[in-house]
Amino acid sequence: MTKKTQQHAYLHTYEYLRDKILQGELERGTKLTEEKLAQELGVSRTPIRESIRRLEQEGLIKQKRVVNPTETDLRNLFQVRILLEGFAAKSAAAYLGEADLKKLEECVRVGRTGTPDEIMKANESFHDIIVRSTNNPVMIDTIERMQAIIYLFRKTVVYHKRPFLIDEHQYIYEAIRNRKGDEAENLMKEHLQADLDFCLHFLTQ
Amino acid sequence: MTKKTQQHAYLHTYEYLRDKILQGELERGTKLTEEKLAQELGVSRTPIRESIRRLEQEGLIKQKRVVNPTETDLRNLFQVRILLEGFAAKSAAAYLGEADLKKLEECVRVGRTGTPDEIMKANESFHDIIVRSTNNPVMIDTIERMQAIIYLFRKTVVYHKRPFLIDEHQYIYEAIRNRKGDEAENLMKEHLQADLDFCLHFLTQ
DNA sequence: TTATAAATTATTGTATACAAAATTATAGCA
DNA sequence: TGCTATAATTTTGTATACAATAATTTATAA
Repeated sequence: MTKKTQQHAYLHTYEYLRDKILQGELERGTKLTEEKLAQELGVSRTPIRESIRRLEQEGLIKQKRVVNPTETDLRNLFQVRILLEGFAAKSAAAYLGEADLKKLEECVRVGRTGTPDEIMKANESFHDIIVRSTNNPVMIDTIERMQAIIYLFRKTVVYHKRPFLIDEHQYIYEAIRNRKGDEAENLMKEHLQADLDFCLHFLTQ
Repeated sequence: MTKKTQQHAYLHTYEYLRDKILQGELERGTKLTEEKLAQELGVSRTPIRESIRRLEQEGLIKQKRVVNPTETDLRNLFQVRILLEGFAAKSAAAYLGEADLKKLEECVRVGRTGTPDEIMKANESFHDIIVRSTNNPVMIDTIERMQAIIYLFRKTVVYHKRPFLIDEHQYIYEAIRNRKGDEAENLMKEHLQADLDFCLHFLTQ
């Protein structure tokens, strides 16, 4: 029963580690050693190595340590993110179908009325729907990869609810719904800039 | 003498494979098997696996095969590339110092007068200098990663010299030199769009 | 002949052992 | 005490063996 798949253990260990990092259970800066993780997860070093290499490529591990982004790192990430998600918002205004528009609206609604957990998921969905509207896997992958690092700060940001966040989502939604591409792009850029400033506030304290 | 470092063999094998792929010696679509490569390079499978995983992350290998980008893949790559390098050009117009401006000028000069090999290097440098002017490692990495795949087409593109390529470089250089950010950005975008169209022409033939 | 099933082979994923490096601790000395 | 140098330990990188899966071939029946 408890015997897991055995084969493809690296997938299991990868997800386990990734989760632990993103949930903040593995604190930023923690040093990871293959042998310990292998024992902890009841596998050999081989799949652990593979998982670590992946997480390194993803930027969540740097030099055997859980990444600990500096202020500059965050600024750099957001500079790219703002560029790409800004484009995505314009794209959404041009191409998003009624079904997705409804979903966006629902995300805004839940963002106002849901439980903290629901709010978090809804807000992630909001961005996800817009990003996917580009229908461009390169764009989507690039953004998702950056998100992983940004999400290291998720807990702090969610805990200290950022003001106006949902209002901004609402305005972006309306611009997209009304097919105002440039407006959607600008609103998205301002929105992400505000997110960055909020993140930085907690990083430097 | 011939005995290589032994340790860190994966670095050696990674570079070897990457080179072979980018030089077109390993044709697109070729299936790679760990054992064969290991024997060919005189190492065990371990470092080979590591190299392959890296190349997979980089997008040069997909499902054990040398990647074979479709027209859509190329369009998607360039959509992101145009966005980022357009930004980089604007950034260059704002921040590039005299030393780098001189280097850009030199790239244009060599692009007109050099040997094919020199021309290729100069044209790569031209973009590289501009991208690095952002001083943003996230941006630089993202672009470089995409370049790797685009460079699969390097040979064809260089062989059939694309007309006006150097002229376009010249105009971009002048806009940057004159600190015309928006003009530099637009010229760069048009330039890359022309590159894409040229690539597509040879892909679909 | 064509399609399906069985068997053979090839290839990958994991575990383990050992060697090289890097890290840490210890000892000796100014 | 503070410093360097050496020894002990930890950790990583590589090689190899084996098991599980995937791919291919062969054999058999319709």
